Amino acid sequence: MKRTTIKDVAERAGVSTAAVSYVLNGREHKVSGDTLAKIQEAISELNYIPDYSARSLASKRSSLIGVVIPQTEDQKRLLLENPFYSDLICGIESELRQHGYHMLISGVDKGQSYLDLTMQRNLDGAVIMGIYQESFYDELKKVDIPIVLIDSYINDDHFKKIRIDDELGGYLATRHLIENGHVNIGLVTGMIRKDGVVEKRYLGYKRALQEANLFYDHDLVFEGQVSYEYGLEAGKQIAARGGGMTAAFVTSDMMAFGVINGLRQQGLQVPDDISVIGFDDISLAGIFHPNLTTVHQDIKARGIAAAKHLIEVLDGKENLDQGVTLQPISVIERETVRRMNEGKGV
Amino acid sequence: MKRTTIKDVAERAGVSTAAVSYVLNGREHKVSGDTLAKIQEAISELNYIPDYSARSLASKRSSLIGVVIPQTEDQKRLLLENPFYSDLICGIESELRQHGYHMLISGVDKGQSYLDLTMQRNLDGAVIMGIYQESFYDELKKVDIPIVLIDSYINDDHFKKIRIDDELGGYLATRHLIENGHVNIGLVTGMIRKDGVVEKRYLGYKRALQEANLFYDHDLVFEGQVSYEYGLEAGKQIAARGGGMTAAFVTSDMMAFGVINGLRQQGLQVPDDISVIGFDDISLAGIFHPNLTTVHQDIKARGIAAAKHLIEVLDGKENLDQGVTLQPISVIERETVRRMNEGKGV
DNA sequence: TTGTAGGCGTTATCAT
DNA sequence: ATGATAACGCCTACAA
Repeated sequence: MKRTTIKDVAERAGVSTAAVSYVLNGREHKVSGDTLAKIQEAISELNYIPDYSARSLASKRSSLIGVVIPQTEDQKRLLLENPFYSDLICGIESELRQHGYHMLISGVDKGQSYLDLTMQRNLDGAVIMGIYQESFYDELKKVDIPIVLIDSYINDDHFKKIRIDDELGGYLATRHLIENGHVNIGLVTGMIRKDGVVEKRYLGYKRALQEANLFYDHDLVFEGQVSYEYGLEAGKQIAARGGGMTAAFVTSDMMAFGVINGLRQQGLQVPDDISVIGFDDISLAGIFHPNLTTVHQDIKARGIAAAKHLIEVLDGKENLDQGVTLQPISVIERETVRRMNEGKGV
Repeated sequence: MKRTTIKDVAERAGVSTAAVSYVLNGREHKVSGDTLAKIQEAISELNYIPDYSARSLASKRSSLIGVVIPQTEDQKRLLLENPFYSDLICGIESELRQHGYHMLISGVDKGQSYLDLTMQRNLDGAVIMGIYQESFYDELKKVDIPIVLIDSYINDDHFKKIRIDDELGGYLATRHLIENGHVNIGLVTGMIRKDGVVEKRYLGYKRALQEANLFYDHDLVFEGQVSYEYGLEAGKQIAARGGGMTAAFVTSDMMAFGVINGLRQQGLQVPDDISVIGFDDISLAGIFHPNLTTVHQDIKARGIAAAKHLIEVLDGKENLDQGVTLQPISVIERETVRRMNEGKGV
């Protein structure tokens, strides 16, 4: 069957397409109450559904927001298996849909620019998660749409950044360990890259140690992939090494699960033998056994904040704040950190 | 700056827009090698990026695939926090992107039809997860695009169904328990609705019991929401009730985690006091402690299969198989089922 | 093989 | 307040 168009509606209502277009786009005030009524009636009678492709072509607005998610190493799949990202997506989608926007999720292949997709689909805005090469951001700047960066320390006012104070997080986590009487504190972390989230957490770790006059021992830092698998590996290594390490700050919850399981595979229990504190507070943290003590951040709120920002800019309400929004964090005490300063030696 | 259009490319190459359009759409054979070369050169020199909105308007094809994900009870957020769905999405996206399609993820509000979005965006196809009212599917049939239903027992050749044999899964799970010497076997499950996934698993459970001449005791079935929270609740209830139940078949891994933790909160250990077998084999099953014995299905493969089917239909390769594709399942033995028939009473 | 031109459904400008 | 009508960028008969 043929599609019902704005023209059909106009005819049925006995008005021009322009009038219909007005009421469709919330400019009812440009139309008399009489015609408004007729148009609305025609719309519902004909069950008219606008064609966004045509709208986008004519207006350059698509009501589409692009969301970029990091990929697995092999560039094949989205890192959506990491609950961190799915939580973020949840927040974004819910906010967008309530405001009439849709969400186009994709990964972006290495070395490729996101410009293509942006142009192809006339994206109205984008949320970028993960960290990319500088050239990627340069490309992004060529297109004139609002963009929110999640977890990025890029210093560029072209983008809005929404993140947490990762250095503080690392500091709080480590201090929590210290306050519980730990002295030999290890670090399990992803690759420490300049200006990356991981580096900040690492710096926080060092600051806490320093503040407590503890020696920073490079042998206690395990640097690898941000994944459950590497955590497992690190856990085994820690167990194998033996020695005095009594606690570890692990820079992501998924890794922390790996560490705990790795230790367990080697016969060490958390927190009895070694304490562990994670980072992110993904929903599993309270499900995993033992419940993971970790640095909490409200992930879904990040997603919502990102979407809200885009919507505000697109609605013309906000055009200024292209700075950084920091979201609050805090240590959540659960079951994986043992208090050392009350008897019962290791 | 002004957008580079197909016209610009045509001028630059000294040919007509039709020729350019041909090579853009893989009909190079309609063009001489000479012009082809000129066109390709012009495209890359001008850095031409086609406008999908215009393309969609003119051709009625959008290269967009809609993916519908169930929502939370309050209709506010996607059920993406359930790893089952994020895994599925991973599979779908990876396959789609490799074939030049993009993915539009959304939930669909209760009572609302998906027709709107389909029309608005000129979707080329859709993947529907979850179970909806019949009217929802009726709506869907009005639009003439290929649609894949995940986990649906709808009997309608208008749709392609990709799922597993849930009845068999329930049977295998329960039989596994029986083979390990369990006799009083409980069931923790979502709401048992006619023709739903959950009902099939429930029927498999009953069949296994019957086959083993075991009594089906309705008091041993705990029916609630498919969620970690309800699992927790059920676990507590099971512990509180005491009695002879030595094992439970839980119809989803996330629920199983809840059951295990609920039992634990009441001082019961899995599998020492009670055995548990789950369903789905989400990636967490091997991370959770104790590692969850469960019915394995390759979730990512489902997503890929769904996407593959759509692509094939859209490419005109396949137009026939609108039946059901069943994917293999099997019991994965891990640590949550105890063998009863070798000493050591409960 | 190549080019012309009408049309896709909407927006928005410009008269009326 | 309302109505023609020219874009928007692309596809695709149809003609050459």
